[in-house]
Amino acid sequence: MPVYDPRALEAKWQEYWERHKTFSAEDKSSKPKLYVLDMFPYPSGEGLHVGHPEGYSATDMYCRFQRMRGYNVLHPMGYDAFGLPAEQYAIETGTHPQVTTERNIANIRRQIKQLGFSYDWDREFATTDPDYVRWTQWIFLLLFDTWFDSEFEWVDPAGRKRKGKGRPISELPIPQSIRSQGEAALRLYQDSFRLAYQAESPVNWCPALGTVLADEEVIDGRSERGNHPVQRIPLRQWMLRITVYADRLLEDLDILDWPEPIKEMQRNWVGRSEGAEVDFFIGESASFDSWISSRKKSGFPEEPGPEAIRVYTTRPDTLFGATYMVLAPEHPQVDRLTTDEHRAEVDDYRQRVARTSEEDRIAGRGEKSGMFTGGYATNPVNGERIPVWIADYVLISYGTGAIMAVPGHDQRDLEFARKFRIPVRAVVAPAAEWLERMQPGLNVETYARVIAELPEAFAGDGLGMQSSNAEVSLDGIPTTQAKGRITSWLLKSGIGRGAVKYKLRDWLFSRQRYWGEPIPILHELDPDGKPSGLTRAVGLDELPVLLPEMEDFKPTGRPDGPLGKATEWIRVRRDGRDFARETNTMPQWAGSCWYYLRFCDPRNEKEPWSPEKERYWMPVDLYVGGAEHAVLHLLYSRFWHKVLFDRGYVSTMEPFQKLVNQGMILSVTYRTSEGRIVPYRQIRFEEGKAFHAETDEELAGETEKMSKSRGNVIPVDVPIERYGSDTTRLYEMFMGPLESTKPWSMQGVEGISRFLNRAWRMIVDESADALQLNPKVVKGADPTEEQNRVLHKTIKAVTQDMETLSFNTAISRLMEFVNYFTGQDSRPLSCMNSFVLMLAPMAPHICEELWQILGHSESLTYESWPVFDPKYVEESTVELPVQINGKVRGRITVPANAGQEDVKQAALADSKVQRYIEGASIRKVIVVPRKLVNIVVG
RNA sequence: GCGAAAGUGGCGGAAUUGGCAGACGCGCUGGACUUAGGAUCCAGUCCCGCAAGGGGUGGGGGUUCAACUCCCCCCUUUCGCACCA
Repeated sequence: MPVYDPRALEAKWQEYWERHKTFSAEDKSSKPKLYVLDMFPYPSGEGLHVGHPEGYSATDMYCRFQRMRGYNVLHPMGYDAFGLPAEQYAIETGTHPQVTTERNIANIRRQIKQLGFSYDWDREFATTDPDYVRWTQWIFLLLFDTWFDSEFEWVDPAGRKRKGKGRPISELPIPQSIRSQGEAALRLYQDSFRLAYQAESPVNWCPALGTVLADEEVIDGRSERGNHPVQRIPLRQWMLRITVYADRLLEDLDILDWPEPIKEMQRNWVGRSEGAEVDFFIGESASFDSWISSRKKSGFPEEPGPEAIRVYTTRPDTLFGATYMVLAPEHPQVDRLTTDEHRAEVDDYRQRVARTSEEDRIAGRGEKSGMFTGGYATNPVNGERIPVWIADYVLISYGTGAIMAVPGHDQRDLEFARKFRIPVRAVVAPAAEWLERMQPGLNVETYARVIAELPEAFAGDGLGMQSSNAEVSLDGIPTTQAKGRITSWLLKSGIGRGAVKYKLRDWLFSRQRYWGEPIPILHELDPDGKPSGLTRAVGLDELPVLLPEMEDFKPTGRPDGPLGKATEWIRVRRDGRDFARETNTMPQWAGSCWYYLRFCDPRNEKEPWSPEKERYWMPVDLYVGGAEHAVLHLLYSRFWHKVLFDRGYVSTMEPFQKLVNQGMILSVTYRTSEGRIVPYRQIRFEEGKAFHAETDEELAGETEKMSKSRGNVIPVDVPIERYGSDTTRLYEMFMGPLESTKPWSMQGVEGISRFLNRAWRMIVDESADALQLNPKVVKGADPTEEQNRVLHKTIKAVTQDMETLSFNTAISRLMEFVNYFTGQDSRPLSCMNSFVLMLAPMAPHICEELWQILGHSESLTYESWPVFDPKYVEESTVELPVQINGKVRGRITVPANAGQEDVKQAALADSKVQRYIEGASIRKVIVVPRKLVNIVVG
């Protein structure tokens, strides 16, 4: 009985494809290229659940479709295999992360292969492969060898004029003053410009665990494991200077075919803002005038000097309303400003802030806290002395770490000023509606008097007021112009200038971990074994720097990470000097930052990739993955890509031309009436309801994100075992649009399985003993007109749907096709051929088998995609609804090419229509050709 | 709080430019075949109503001959960011 048997047939074809290397991509071809990439998986111990292959299914269908349309397709797969879980497992069990990783990869490879995806498996690699690590480290050294010349002007491949480019460090101009200080000074100077540089940055240090924790491992200032206290301590770390690429990252979003929300998230993440920097004098008030006049002569200096504090503001037009100033608690000038009588409380406050974690600080954000330093600054626009405070609502890492506070026009400043009874001044007049909304009857005159009592600060645009000195006045001037006017006055006076700031921070690239790529840097040691502060890159010929073999992955108790224990590995001697290896490793992002490039040329031993292959394959034409990577992975990759572009290693400005985010797949969590989670194994499904297998209690189901803790994870093996891979793949897509979040339903899978069985029976004779064509499939028979119409309409619709990744509707169309042809007693072979080709990208195994049964000997992978003939799609007559006042009242059948007047007459003549228009006067008749007729009566 | 996306039958969802709301599938109901059905086939299934008819795409308003679709206000859900001066 040749019934549809997915298990046997899927294994057969997977073996066939593997043996014939059916999907290997040609690096040279006369065909147009298409590079389709999935975000590669982290090989976790749990393996894949049904959510993972959603994107993979979509890209695979698209690739198979485009192969049939004549494209040379690159579709690779690999593993993002460094990362914390394997290391954590090693700490707990002593199993080397390498072992765990290999085991997990083997499992995930098995799962992926089971689904019959058309990857070019000859290009497979893991980021942990020494061969790959070598080139990841090579790129790090390229970053180390690059500085950003913000003045460099060039023309991009699109012909646009651009400013700012990464250049070799050897081309960095060295000021004579540095050169004269000798070799060490020169090297330190260069180091301060490199895209990879070292800096002190706070880490979450947990003394009890003796290790550094990631932000997500810290909860309420305590470790997630063990609930031990965590403190923020500064540590020397490697940083990547992504901020210098902020404008490039922003501007080039325009050329990308990405979902607008993702672009928007990236823009917000970069967070560009325009404003001004202003210096506030903090010296003796008697010398303010001389400071002002000296500034007038010198102009605005690069550094504010010890006599001033520099603030950044987006609202320089409100300078006259600054009634106090706030420094971040970590600001270097705090000590100098603090008077003796305030020192104790200020120090205490600073320590308290240092102890609170980032998360706690954000959590306690509602209530403002701060401390007066006792010091004063002078507002340069009006010579007013204003108190200087410190407060944790000012961040040291943004802007200049200091603000001028304008409580009249900034909500945060207003809250702070209220709490500490600092005066509030109105310097921007709001529109009348705003005033009315704040307090009925309020006008601009009274506004200035009651401003401190209003529920909100007015932060919008308005007209300047109470804002003038002897040289400049903003009174009556709209905000936008006022900003310009005051900024040019500040510049002329040497106390300020226009400035651009970003929320984006430099990328903290160090991890105090074992299971990551070692950072290939050597620290020079002086004769008594202490670091001299000078570094050098590991020679390119020495790459890769591999991890030392270790048996004990337990924390060292020191913040420098597990590699600190590998004392032999650390010590190296080069050119007669002693060096210590860097013991920090790279973050997991590193490997995934450039894997798409390695796929172009994965076995190259001499270079990361060959320039010809890069030029042939790049950019990635379609990149599919989860929206959880909307910001970081995609931003980091783009950054690396731009550096590689600037240094001439890649030919495109952007790596991923088109991006699609697949939606999350949800699952149903079942709970008892007491809210206890019931795992799937203990549930009996009956009549569409769920019952506890033991207690028979009916369970309430709720659609939620799949997670281990909810016990609702559906491993991908479950549907594959029960229904086969084709059904699983098809259902992944049939659930709904690729981009939307949608719930997995085992019953829904059943429906797809039925469809494939019907398709099988449409072509195969199940009652025969041998595998043979259904007798209703007729060779050489010409399709009837109706059959042709159904076939060609299906081809047209499915083709369109495949192009736009609308697989859910493509599947619906094919279902309709099967429903129709199952009812046909003569099924022309040609129609069946076309059907199998159309279904093949989505359900390749069953289609290869059907293709064979239909009499073909080769794989259908490279068969031509069916083309529809417009003459069959056109119908000779059309049925039009006739509406009376917008309601459908009748139907008429007219020739498809009937003229408007004929259609109108036919509609008016229709007997049902007549009933409604009898006695009424016809105001208007609207005929929409091939759509409908609407008769307006009144 | 800010930003974005989305609200359509019992459920997943479909619907070029505004033009027959509910394709396709699940579930459900009835029937056929059958020792049996969780196989298969046939019919039905937005709501109210026996019917004629009426109502209906989160709610309210508007534009239009015509609104799921466009405009305004509101509600709900999801996601992202979160003291960024």
